[in-house]
Amino acid sequence: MYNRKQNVIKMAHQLFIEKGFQATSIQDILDYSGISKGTFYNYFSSKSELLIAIYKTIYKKLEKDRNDLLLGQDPANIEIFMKQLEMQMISNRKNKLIILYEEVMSTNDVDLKQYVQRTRLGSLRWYYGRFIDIFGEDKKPYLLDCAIMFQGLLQHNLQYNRMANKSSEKINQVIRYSVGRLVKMVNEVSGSGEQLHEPELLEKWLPGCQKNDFGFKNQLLHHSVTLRKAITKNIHDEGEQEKYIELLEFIQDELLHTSMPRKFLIESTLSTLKGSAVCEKEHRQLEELVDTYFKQTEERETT
Amino acid sequence: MYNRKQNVIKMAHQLFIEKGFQATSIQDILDYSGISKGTFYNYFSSKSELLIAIYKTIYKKLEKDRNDLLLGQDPANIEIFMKQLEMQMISNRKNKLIILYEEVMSTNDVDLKQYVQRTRLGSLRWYYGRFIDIFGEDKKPYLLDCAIMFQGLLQHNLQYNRMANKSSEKINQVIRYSVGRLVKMVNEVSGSGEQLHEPELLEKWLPGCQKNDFGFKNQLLHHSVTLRKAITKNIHDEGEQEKYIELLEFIQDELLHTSMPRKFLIESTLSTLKGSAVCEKEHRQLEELVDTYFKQTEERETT
DNA sequence: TTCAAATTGTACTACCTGTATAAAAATATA
DNA sequence: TATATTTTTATACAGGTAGTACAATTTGAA
Repeated sequence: MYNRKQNVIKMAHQLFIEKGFQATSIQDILDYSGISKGTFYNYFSSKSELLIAIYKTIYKKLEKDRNDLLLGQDPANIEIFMKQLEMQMISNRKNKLIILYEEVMSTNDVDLKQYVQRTRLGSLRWYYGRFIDIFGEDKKPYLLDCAIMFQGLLQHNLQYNRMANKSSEKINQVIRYSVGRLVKMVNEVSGSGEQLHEPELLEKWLPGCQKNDFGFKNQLLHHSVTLRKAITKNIHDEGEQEKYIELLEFIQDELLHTSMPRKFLIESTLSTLKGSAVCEKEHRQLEELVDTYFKQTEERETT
Repeated sequence: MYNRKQNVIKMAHQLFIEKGFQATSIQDILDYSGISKGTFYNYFSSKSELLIAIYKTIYKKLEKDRNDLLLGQDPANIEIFMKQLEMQMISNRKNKLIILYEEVMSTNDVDLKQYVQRTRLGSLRWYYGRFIDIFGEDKKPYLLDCAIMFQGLLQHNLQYNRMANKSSEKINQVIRYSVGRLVKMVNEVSGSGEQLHEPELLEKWLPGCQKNDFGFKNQLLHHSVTLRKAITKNIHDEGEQEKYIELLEFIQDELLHTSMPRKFLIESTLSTLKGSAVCEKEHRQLEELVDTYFKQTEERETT
């Protein structure tokens, strides 16, 4: 049962926030969520996999919220960027993500480590993309460096600010200060022409091809949101509705969060989705987007 | 036997570097260093305490090397600062300190966590002190902020640089680039007068009073080095020599690495040390330094 | 009602940390 | 050298964890 599993994820997350990942034993989770050991191992192959499931649910929401803030706004507007940052930092704090990250790096679990590493790189890529929006294409060669430094700078500022004002943190203030430094830094390095890392490295680290192309991601999210709205509006059978939305989410996930999206699966899912017969225009656009995506990927692979 | 214990520390460090802290069981350490369980628990009360012992030996060497680089040099010379950084980064890499740090944050061991936290703050304080040397007293209000940001910025630059050039890292280049950013940042924030954190926070976080005063630390180290030289030169009995050096090291350690140095202990040790009857001038200076230290501490405590 | 799938309880293996203790070995002392 | 003291060892033990196996039970859908 899907809800049951979801409930375990929720309960475990609570425990992890309270006691930490390592300190929470599987037995604790069993007691707290009221399931048996057998069921647990039916859901997850290990505690690590459960943690990944928690991460995924948090990130799904975070990415959605983050993109909602951008919806209909000028991507070059740095105030929007700061709002996005604040939203993410509050989410991180609430879910104690940073602490859970650090904990994870200790485990032996290779998959888990890799997952966290990819998430960090994903965050870096997001900064890089947004910096292009904000500072312009011509600054591109310096923007990976700036993303790297900004990530570190902001993290430290937040961490020590938290230590300084335990009760009343001023996340907003810290973000504004950090972004202030960032702006100067971008101007400075682009002015003097100093570069430490090639932005091409990002594609090497995160071989997701077009995923690095912000246009693709934005388009995908846009179509996805529109289709979802159409589905919830036009399909009244609840079961059907849920089914289509799940299909949509699967496509989105496969394209954005898999290193090698499976073409045949996506195409098959798309044709099933077509059966819903809603919002044909957006549907066609989505198909076209997927098409060009795979065309470009194939080109890339043969070179 | 001291050597035996030291050997265990060495062997365990090797294992931790190879397999990680968590992944190394106590049994592994016993097998690898050829001692029995009883002996292990005679030396250390837990694996965590062993790790702290490892940290301490590494840091003792690191601090010494770091101060040797400064010996007889102009503290305002930024090239020296970069040399110190490079030395530390190479040591960190060699000993895999960063990774071991991250691992530690996961354990339940409160003492261990606290120790690592204090070490990080110690590093921050060191940056702060050096920045005062380099950029001048008048920039003081902005230098804690800059230390915080520099710590994060440098760490991230190094981390991603390592990822980019797995085989041939360019630590020197990364440091030069990062310090370049730092210099501009200091000028910028001091020019615009933006401040995020009060430097006084450092004393709140690391209640070591004068330890934050670089003058004190430098003087102490200076006297210590001079006295040590005099002892090795003038005392020929090896046992005596070792005894006096141990006393000296105890005083240094108590003053620099304890949150509440014990006055009576230090004074007693000093008077024993006096018995060596070497280098009376430096001896008197050391006594005076300790005296003013405790006078200031008491003043501070009564306000 | 029937049947398959999910869930439970229980027992089990294998590993871990840390404690206890008597015997053996090394070291110091007389 | 002989004796006393400390250190080390081997071993067994208690109490905890992750994960497996499997028969018995419950659940949910046809």
